[in-house]
Amino acid sequence: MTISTAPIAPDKPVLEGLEDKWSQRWAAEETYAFRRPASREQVFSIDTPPPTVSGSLHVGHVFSYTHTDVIARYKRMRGYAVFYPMGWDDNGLPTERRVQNFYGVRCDPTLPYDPDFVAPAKPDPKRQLPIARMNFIELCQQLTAVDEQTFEDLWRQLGLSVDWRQLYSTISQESIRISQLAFLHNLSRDEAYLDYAPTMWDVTFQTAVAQAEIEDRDYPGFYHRVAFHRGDGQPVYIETTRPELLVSVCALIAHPDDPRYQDLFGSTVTDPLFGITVPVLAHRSAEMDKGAGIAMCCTFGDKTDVQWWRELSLPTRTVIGRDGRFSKDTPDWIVNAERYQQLAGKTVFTARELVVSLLRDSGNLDGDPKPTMRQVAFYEKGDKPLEIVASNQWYIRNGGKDETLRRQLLDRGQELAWVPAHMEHRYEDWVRGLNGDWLISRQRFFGVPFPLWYHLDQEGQISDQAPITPDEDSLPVDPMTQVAPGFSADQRDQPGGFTADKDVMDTWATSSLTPQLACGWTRDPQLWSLTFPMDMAPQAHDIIRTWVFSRMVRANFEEHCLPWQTATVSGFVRDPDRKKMSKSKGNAIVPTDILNRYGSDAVRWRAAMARPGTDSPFDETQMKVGRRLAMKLLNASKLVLNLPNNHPSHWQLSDVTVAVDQSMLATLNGVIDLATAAFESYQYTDALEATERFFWSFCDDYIELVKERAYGHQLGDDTINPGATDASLRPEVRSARSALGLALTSLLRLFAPFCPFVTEEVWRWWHTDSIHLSAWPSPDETNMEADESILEAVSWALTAIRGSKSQLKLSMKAPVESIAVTGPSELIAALRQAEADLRAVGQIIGPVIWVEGSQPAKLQVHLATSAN
RNA sequence: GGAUCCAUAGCUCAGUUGGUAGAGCACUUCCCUUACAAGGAAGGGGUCGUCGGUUCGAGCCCGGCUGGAUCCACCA
Repeated sequence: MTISTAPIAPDKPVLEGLEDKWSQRWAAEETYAFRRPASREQVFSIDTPPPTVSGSLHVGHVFSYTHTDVIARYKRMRGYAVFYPMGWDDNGLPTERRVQNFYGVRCDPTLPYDPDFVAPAKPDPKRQLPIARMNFIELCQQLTAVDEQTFEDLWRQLGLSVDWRQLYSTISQESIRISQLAFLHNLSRDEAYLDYAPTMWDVTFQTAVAQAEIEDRDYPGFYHRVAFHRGDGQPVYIETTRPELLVSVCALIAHPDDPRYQDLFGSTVTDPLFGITVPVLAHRSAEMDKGAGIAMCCTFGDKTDVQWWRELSLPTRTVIGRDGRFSKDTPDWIVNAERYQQLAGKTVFTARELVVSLLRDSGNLDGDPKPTMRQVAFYEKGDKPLEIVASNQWYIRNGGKDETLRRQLLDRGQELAWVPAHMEHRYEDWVRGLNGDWLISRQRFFGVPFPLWYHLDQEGQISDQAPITPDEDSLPVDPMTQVAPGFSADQRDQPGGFTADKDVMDTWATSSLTPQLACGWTRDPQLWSLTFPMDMAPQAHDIIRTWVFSRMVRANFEEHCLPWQTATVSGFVRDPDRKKMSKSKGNAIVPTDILNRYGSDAVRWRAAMARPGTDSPFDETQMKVGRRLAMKLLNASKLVLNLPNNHPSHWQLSDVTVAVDQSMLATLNGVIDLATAAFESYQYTDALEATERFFWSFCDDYIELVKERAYGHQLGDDTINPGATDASLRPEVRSARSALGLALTSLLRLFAPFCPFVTEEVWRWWHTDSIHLSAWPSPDETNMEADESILEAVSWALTAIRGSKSQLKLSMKAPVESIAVTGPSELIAALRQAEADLRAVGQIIGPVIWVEGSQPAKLQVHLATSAN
């Protein structure tokens, strides 16, 4: 056998620089490239969440993406061709908002395209520069490209094993094509439809928003007691928090059984300011004990108004425009036009103040307004309350109005494997609680255009005919610049001609198709058949109602199946006060800082300690623990590899002949089984804990115990002499070296999914190929029929000896005169097999006395007096 | 108002089918030891939120309560 005299490990191994070194090598060697195997069974495919590039990544992202990567690396080592794409969600409103703030511009679709346009070097905070739609879109593309590079750099530093060749972005031409194609399919099957209906409307962004994007916030307001008047002049008091909506009043409504209003039903009353005469109607959802018991119904103040409007067939009296201001023209139902003109063009807030003072001056406000705190609907990214506006919008059916479909989607939720299992409740709650279909149209610019045109009638009005759709092969289309089939360009927006649908789809309408985008739907049939339905859908738990659900809706319509087999859910990283981290609160931790300080392996270790679905508070001291593990891996590896004249090619399972060495390998095999089982059920934390527990005991007890033997010192062996051959080593030495080496080889691979950098560094000290492409350790490699309790007994004895020395405040090197061990015969038998090692590590110079007995195990240490 | 999760050492969390309470961090003491000072060894520390039930036996099973997190509904 050839002897390598050069040490394999460097003298002072360090963690610094490993991220750069290995991320570059992995890129160059295409370590994580997806290579198409013959069959679907050999593939593990992951529907990676595409991060929103307009935001910034915080530690929460780093944690949850690590959770996915750990699984991906495990599956890769199990021999799967791992399909692990990355996507950028750069489409939609968040990007528009970022571009507006970054460059100080806003999109004005009426302006012509300026090919020479250059973005202002410095944004004017007071005045946004209006620019053309295409100029605006170009800026969106420019800025997202920069942001995406930053994101990619971070993911590479973190060591995500994604295949960067599978990168997609939600605003790419291909994403637009797929979004439009899926939409046209939905349209042709009547799963998508256009409806004129009241929708939640954000006045800042001037767009409709979907139910899933709405959140309730506390919002202060006042109850105003306002007098309407009967025909005989008698007042009827209502209470309202929105007095400005008096201009939109359609009816007063009370409960049919309310005795106070029986004589009013069927009569009419007049509002105190504008001369609007409205009927008094009965409806069972009016509550007698709320406010005055009689409510004014306006179009629209809240969802109850919408219900009354629909069920009582009330007129639509919209006054607030899409910009959140009162319309300039006096609506035709208003009698007192002069008074209305005081409100025209005003914002809701200003109008409210004005109406209140008008009411007060006219004596129609009873008492002072009473302050109240209410829950008001907001767009999650907005900061003004949503208005309800009736408008034409596109919807995709989601079971919110259809029990059969709802049932179908609930069944899909049960069919899906959830990790952790209880997350399925959140899905069910959401689907059960849906009260309308999914609104996908947005009155915005940077997004997927609806691939639609409409016929214009002879008056130039949009006709009721079905929309004009493009040929599927012509996708993607931009209906604003491309001409509807069967028309010529000069017929655009002309009577008898056509007009484009000017809306874009919401981001979710595209991201609901990430399995289709990533897996090559209608583009690459071979890839599609190899990767879809996908295996794993990772995400954080805030996104169950949106992304998880919407992908299930789309796959259900398009493929009649689940988009993936398993959904894994990560918890949040919270700040030390347990608050959710968010950029707006200013409590988000910037990940690059922490990665640079502790190293990626350390941060990944901490991430993997957070179990699926569990939130964890951010605690920087935990990062040190991960770093210590990484350092320990370096140093323990160095010890094993740099034993004099040791070389991995010498390590033979058949050489492991000493009982304690066999016991250690048998214990390790149990750990491998446990870690493997844990990974199979996505419980990466359990795998890590089992591995780590073994590893620390391996270092603290086993290595300490056999170190002297492995060096050959204790046996007076000549192994340290240069020129000694492997065959000349005593069997006890070879046993220790082989056991150490084989255990190290397995341990490195057990840690590889968690700490990819340090394990790769060590692995490559003597391998040419990546550890991440090596096989996951199997107990077969270290197959050992041995008694695990020997190692356990030896660890116990070691701890006892060290304890005695520590109690007497002695060095661990202090010599021991003798020890006496009392205990059951099995324990004694186990320990006797490791007596020589125990003597060496404990510096026992005198006799070891064994006493078999039934009493509890005890170890007495008699220290040499000269030790003091 | 409905739902889900949670309450175990100062902190963060484990605790399998019920059988004498565990780990890491922090703390105390000791050790500059030939892999490791961003180290090592040893040690102290808990009425398992609360009340009741089942059981020979409950951190674990059942019910009530309190406190917390999250989601949904309601909000004239």
